[in-house]
Amino acid sequence: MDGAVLSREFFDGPVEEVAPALLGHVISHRTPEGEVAARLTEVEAYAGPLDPASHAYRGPTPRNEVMFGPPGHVYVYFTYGMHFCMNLVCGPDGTSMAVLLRAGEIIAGEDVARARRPRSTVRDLARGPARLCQALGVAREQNGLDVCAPGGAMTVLRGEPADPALIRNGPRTGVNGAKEIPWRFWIEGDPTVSPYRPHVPRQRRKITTEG
DNA sequence: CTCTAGATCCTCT
DNA sequence: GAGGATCTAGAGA
Repeated sequence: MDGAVLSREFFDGPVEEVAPALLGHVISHRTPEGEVAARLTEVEAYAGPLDPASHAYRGPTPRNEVMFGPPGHVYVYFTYGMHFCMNLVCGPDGTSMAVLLRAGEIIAGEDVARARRPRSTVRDLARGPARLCQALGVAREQNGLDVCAPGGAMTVLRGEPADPALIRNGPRTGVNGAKEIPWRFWIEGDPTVSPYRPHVPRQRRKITTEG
């Protein structure tokens, strides 16, 4: 990596075009523990108000307000009571499109990432959206960070763009609505792409005590 | 590899 | 109150 940061214009476009274009580029996060960088191998696009699967579908809330701001910022959210996931906001200020970063290959700071995920194999360090956040040390405090500022704590660096012939797309993972929108993009054959798991609503541990 | 289940709390209705 | 853009461990094949 030579430290070239992707421009804000890169993110200021239709999310379904920005998402596959991100494959092969590098997300990097610097903390006091060190810097960790991951080459993106799998992403998902979310289209805002038109997309029932998007957090922005029902309009702005305190949680999703970053999605409605300018492109090139990070939207971090907390889910399942214990995990964080990160998105890169796309499209003009006022729209609410974003790309969920689902998986990557750790290419720098592997020692720091392994310290954060001691039970993980190297392959699994960032193989999944919550794993990626954990490996990079991303949590609530990083919500809203600008990734287009050279020298910033979190940046997206220009890498080797994925070979277009190897880019695949299919249904998004873990979502209930809009399954027909095939906006999960990944690099075919890359071992760090996460396994596809269809969504199954969790059963709440027994509701009725019957009587 | 597959399947099952538990963890755990924030957010919006 | 219900359920979630998930992960891990354990059992079985």
